[in-house]
Amino acid sequence: MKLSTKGKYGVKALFELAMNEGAGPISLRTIAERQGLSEHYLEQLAAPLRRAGIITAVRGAQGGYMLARPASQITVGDVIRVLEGPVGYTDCSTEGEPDPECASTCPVHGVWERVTQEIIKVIDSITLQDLVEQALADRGNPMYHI
Amino acid sequence: MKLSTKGKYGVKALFELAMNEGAGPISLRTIAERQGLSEHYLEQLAAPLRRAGIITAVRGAQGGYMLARPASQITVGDVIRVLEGPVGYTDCSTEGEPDPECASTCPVHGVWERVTQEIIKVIDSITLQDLVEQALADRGNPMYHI
DNA sequence: CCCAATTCCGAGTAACAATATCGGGATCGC
DNA sequence: GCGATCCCGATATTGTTACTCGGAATTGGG
Repeated sequence: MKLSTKGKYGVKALFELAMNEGAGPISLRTIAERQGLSEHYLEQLAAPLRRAGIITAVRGAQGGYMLARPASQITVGDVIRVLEGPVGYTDCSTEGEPDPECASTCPVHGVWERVTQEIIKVIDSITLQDLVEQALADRGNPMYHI
Repeated sequence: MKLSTKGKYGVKALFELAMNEGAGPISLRTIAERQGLSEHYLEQLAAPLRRAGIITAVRGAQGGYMLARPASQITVGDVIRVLEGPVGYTDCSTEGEPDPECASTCPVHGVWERVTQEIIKVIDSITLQDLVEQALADRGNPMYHI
């Protein structure tokens, strides 16, 4: 029912890369420190993201990762799919992997499909660029509670 | 990220009760047979649903369960919340249990909140009555694929 | 009044996933 | 060459999932 840390950390990490777009590679150590995550764990997330062509790696000292394409062309959904697999509210209503029997016999299946579609709509509509712009706007316009 | 069997089976079971609304109690054995579920496992789902006042039990022979209120007044969301806990796409964006630190510091938090709201919108808008009507409509109007 | 059907209750469990941690090898700028 | 970094695979711990099992309490029908 809930997103695991893979998806959450992955998007946070890529947001960090998007914030530093064009400024050369950023090391996992830097990302881990800035976002408060485990460096070794981030390695596990970086590998599939690199293989999926979302980020590129620069090895060696002063190396790190960069976005493989502009932040405006990477959606939150792209990242989640790589790290969590196909999106779906249930495993019988997962995009690209429909369960034909469930779809034709289960009277509730339509509900799960509708929820899945709404989830997809949101995560596919938000790019890393959007997150950066929102963060910059918030930074200039902070909310002071109480 | 995905609904567990608890929520899925629970809604299927309650759909079965809704289909037989007003026809006296239905036993778990009957539900299990009709929906192809484990009877013992359904017991575990029935207990919290009863305690939450969604279904009522009739003990003894010829006993079973009935909806505690009309099917038109029970939403899919009601059932899911009882069986899976508060709704949320992440544990930091779960309804009624906001993570204040995450909400104010995480640049991605707004995305999770938006997804959570969309999920809630769908599951709270569909009642058991809707499912029954849809099932009856489908039954009179079956889709023949191929 | 007895019996079978049923709800009710709590424990146990096997398999799997989540969330890391660890060690070491490959690569590269300085 | 050296230290920073990516890269890869193994391991560990913990929690969750999806059940299973055994038996007690309750009640309508014969």
